Amino acid sequence: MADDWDLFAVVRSCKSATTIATTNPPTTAAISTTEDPLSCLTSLTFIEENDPFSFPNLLQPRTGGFQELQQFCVPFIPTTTTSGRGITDFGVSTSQQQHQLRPTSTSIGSHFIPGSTTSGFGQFYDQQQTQHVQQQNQKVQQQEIQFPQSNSAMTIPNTQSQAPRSRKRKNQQKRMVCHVTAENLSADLWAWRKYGQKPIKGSPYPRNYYRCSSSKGCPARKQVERSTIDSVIFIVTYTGEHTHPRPTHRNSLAGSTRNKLPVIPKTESRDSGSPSNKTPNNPSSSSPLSPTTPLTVPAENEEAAEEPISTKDLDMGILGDGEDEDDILIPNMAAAMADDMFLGLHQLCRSSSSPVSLSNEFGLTQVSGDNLSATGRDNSG
DNA sequence: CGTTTTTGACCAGCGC
DNA sequence: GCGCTGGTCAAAAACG
Repeated sequence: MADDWDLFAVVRSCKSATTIATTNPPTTAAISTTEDPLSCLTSLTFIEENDPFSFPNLLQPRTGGFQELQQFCVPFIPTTTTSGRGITDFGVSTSQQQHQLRPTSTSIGSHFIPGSTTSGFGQFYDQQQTQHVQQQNQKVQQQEIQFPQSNSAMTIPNTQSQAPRSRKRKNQQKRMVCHVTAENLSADLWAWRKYGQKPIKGSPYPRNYYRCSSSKGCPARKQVERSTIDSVIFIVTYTGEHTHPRPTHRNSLAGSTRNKLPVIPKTESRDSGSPSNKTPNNPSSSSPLSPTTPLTVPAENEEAAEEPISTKDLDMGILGDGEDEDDILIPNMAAAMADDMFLGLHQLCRSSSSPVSLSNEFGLTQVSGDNLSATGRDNSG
């Protein structure tokens, strides 16, 4: 079950969540403020460093959005959520990197909390300084400039996936990394189809690969993996961009199948879990989540285990109104997501009563490279 | 029937 | 050049 964690949410892609892009620090920065009440909101990771076009940076008070957000949430955010939800710190841009980061140091934050952008920030640290993280990642990060969804324009040929089989190494791809909670995994508006799963070295959890199923030629891809630091957190990496407008409706069957499986018996035999388990560290075998459970367990199950929430519930929770937004074509997903998110916040704020849920909903995290700003830019722009 | 998930195999980039 | 690792393909199975 450790594996599927992602799916239900991912595939289902529902409503928004992630989106708070603001600006980018000169270097990749992840800030964590576990202590900050807002930390529950999420962790933001910024990828990309040394970006020639890097924005001012989060530290600078240009972000109205975050602040607003913070204000919204503050009242609802019990300090408990921070720890309760387990949003700890990590903040690395690339998933792998995160695995390497140790949760122990909540202080050093790698987390970026939306609300705290201006004040709450504890410390930015250069990814480059996070040595292990860097390795090849450095390169990658440097290129992580474009946000798949961030572009206001839907059509962007960029990235690699254009070729029949472009397997450009990650460092050559532009990507956006988001840290989201299980609940928010489903916050993605697009329809994703899983096309692969692989164990990642250094991480007990496998990484799932998704591609946009809304449009056949869509190069947009998504990788989802669970944070080793905080199993509650999922690291979602977007690569490529959607070459089509946001789907009016999700595919009828999208994610509706396996996700509901209560249990998968055969998994036992399959315990090998991930496909090319060439790596010695077989996630399934060593999976901290559940040694007995194979990786193939439906994500929903796992999620359910952790968070008894249905995608629908999520939708409702986040947007408050359920699917409305889907009916609208929104070229810019980021923007859409932002809207949704805020919408949800408002709703929550009004009716709400469950701060925790709020925090959960907000547990999303966001990151991005240059473009991340895209969201921010778009808004600001 | 159409779509998604699962998963072994293949391919390519990267480090040594 | 070799081995490792990550990313993708594609066939089979599963589900509504």
